Amino acid sequence: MAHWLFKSEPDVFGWDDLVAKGKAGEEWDGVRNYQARNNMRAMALGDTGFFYHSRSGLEIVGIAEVCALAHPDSTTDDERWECVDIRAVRPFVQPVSLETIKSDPRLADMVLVKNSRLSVQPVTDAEWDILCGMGKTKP
DNA sequence: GCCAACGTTGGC
DNA sequence: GCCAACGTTGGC
Repeated sequence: MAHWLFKSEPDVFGWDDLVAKGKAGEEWDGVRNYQARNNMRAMALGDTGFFYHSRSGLEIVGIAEVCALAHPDSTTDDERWECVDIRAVRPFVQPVSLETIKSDPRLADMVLVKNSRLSVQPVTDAEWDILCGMGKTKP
């Protein structure tokens, strides 16, 4: 299973909103970036990803999982854009801030650090394990 | 709220 | 196919 990271502004759609959606999850629509779309196309059912609060918060707050494969984005007629559905799995006991991530040399190559503008990004197995440890949450 | 960094668009 | 102009994102 591959690992990912989903970014969202908590003022628009935060972790609590995803939790409120329950098992059905939420269509991760509105992505209008090819790299992010390609990442979603590559996702498998059951793949897990961190849920990160951008703009305000700036921390990983929980783990989500892919519950629907890439399909046309219902918010547009433009057939270029696709998205997956994700649902909340469990929160981080201890949220991990961007500051903490940046200060750890083992995480220096994370896309989050290198390309802060990509909203859906891959996470390596090593990064996944380190961050789950920091979050005091099982992978 | 500002602005740097990045991605996209469109004229040439 | 280059690149200037523009729009958006997200850290600060």
